[in-house]
Amino acid sequence: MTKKSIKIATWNVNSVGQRLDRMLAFLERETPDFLCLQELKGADEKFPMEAVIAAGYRAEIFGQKAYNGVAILSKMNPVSVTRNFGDGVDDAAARFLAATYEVDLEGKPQSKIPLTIMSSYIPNGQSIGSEKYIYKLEWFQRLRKYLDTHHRPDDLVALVGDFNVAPNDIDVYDPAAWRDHIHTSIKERQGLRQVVNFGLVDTFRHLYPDEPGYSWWDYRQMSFLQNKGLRIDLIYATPPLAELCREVRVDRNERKGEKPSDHAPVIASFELP
DNA sequence: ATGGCTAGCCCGGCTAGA
Repeated sequence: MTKKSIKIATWNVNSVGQRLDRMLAFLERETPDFLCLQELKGADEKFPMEAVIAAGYRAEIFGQKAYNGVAILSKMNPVSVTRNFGDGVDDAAARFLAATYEVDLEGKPQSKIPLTIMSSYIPNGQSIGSEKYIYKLEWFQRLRKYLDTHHRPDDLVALVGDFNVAPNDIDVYDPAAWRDHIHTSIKERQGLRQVVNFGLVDTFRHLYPDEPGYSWWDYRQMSFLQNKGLRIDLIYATPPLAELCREVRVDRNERKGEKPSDHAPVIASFELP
C-alpha cells in the first residue's frame, strides 16, 4: 500500500481482556497503522481476535497464560513474523514479537521498502540483584544480539514497547527517591544503552529534550493525579526511520476514567518521503 | 519503612507488576 504517513503506537494494556473497550475506541479514534501491545495476560485463544477483525485490523499475537504476552495490530499483512529471539535460550516468556511489512514509498510505486515493527515487553526485574534482575540484564543482551543478527542500522526498524527502564533522570518524577531503584539502576540503564547503541533513536526524547513524557503511573497513592510517573514506554527507531518522525505524544487521557491501564499509549507519527 | 492498587488464577490468598 502507498502511504504518506505512518502512525505507530505502543501500549501496555495490563490485560487485553480488561482493556478491550478502551482498545477498540483507541483504534477508532487514532487509526494507528501499527498498535503494539504488551501484557496481554492471556493465552492466544483468549485474545479478542473477532473484535479486532471487526474493527478492521488484523493481529499478530504472541500470548501466554496469565503473564506477559505481546501483539502487533495493523491493517497490513506482514511478510514475516518472529516470536521470541530464537537464540536457543530456554525461555518461554512471551515478551518479543517482530513483524516485517512492505510499504510503498510515495512516488516510487515499484519500490517496496521493508518496515519492521517490534513489540517488546522487557522484564520488570523486581529488585536489584534478584534472579529476575539478572534475567532482565541478560534479556537486554539477547535483544541486542537479535538486532545484530537480523538487522542493520540502516534498515527501517521501530523497536517499541514497555522497556521497564527510565533511561535518564528526566524520565523520573523524583530521581532522588528512585536513585538505584529498580527501573533506574546503572546496570539497567547500561543494558538499555547497549541495545540503543545498535543504532536507535529515542524518538520522544529526540524531539522533546526537556519534556518528562511520563507513560506509567502507579495505581496506588493517586500517583496519576500527582503526576508521579515514569517514562518507560518508548518508541525507538533506526536513523532512516527516526528522521521521518514528526511527532510523539503520550495519550494521557487513557490513564483517566474507569478501569485504565497503569500505562498510557505512546503514539509516534512519521512522514514518508 | 511499609503498604498502597490491579489482574490472573480459580474462588481466597497467593504471585506479579513497576
